[in-house]
Amino acid sequence: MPPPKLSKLELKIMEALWESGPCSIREIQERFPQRSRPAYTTVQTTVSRLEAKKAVGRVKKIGGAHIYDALVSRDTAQRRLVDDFLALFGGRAQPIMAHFVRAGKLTLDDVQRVEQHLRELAAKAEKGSGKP
Amino acid sequence: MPPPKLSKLELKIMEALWESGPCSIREIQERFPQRSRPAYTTVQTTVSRLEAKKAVGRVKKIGGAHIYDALVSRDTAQRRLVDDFLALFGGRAQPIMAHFVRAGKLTLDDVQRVEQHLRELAAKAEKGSGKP
DNA sequence: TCCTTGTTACCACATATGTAGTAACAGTTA
DNA sequence: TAACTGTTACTACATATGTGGTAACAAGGA
Repeated sequence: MPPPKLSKLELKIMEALWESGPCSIREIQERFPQRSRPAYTTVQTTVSRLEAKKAVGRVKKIGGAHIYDALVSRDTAQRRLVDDFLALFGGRAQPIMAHFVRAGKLTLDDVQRVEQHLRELAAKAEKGSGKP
Repeated sequence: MPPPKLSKLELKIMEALWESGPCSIREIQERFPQRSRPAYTTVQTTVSRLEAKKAVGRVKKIGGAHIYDALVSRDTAQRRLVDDFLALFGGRAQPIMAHFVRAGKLTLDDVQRVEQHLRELAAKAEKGSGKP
């Protein structure tokens, strides 16, 4: 049961559920900016597909409407996305970072935060692997 | 003429051209590891699609075979990939980095290299915007 | 209870992609 | 030149995805 592969539209729908918690189809639909709001049935179809993938589930029924909720966390879904993406680059993140920089998506601040995080992990690992 | 969107298989084929330069269909096919080598015609079909996307072009003909070459650079293609991917994360690279770290794909060394790069860019920008 | 309205269930369809078969043809070689 | 062999040019087909229509149904109000 590895996290399912989600398409772009599916991700947007998951995003709605991650942000707002359990929702009906209509609620999900209405979370799309009016500009690019898919038809009610489009959301319906896509949610059904997410259901088939076990990415969402029906948690209850209010009136005649089913209420859905995410079954996979944002973190889990993103992990899958990132792993697949990394595979496209032969598993090496370095070139990807370079593109982030080029695109101005990484500030010195961002990088330093990551660096700090890495140092902490290293320290923790050090302690964990204590050589008695 | 924004860089075309390339699929996974299309990317693998581009990779062959980027690495080896002009190739015939057969040469491209033989660059796939025997394990996962698509049929000759599969490569053929995919190259035709790449041609339609203007991602590759015929540069000459040797014997009866056409020789193809990449029309978009690896850098350009990757840029498109990265941009699309970033969009999935709302354009924010930070959460992606976090996943890279979790996946053990970013070492302290990698990060420091990026940091260094950023500092250099900053310095250059400083000089460029010299206030006379 | 009957009608109105929102939902659900299904169906349909176009595009992208991975995958591959087949017929026809061009080059090479005996 | 006639047979062989490798290529091309087309076609086919399954799956994933985006997109949306339609019919039937259920819940609540008049």
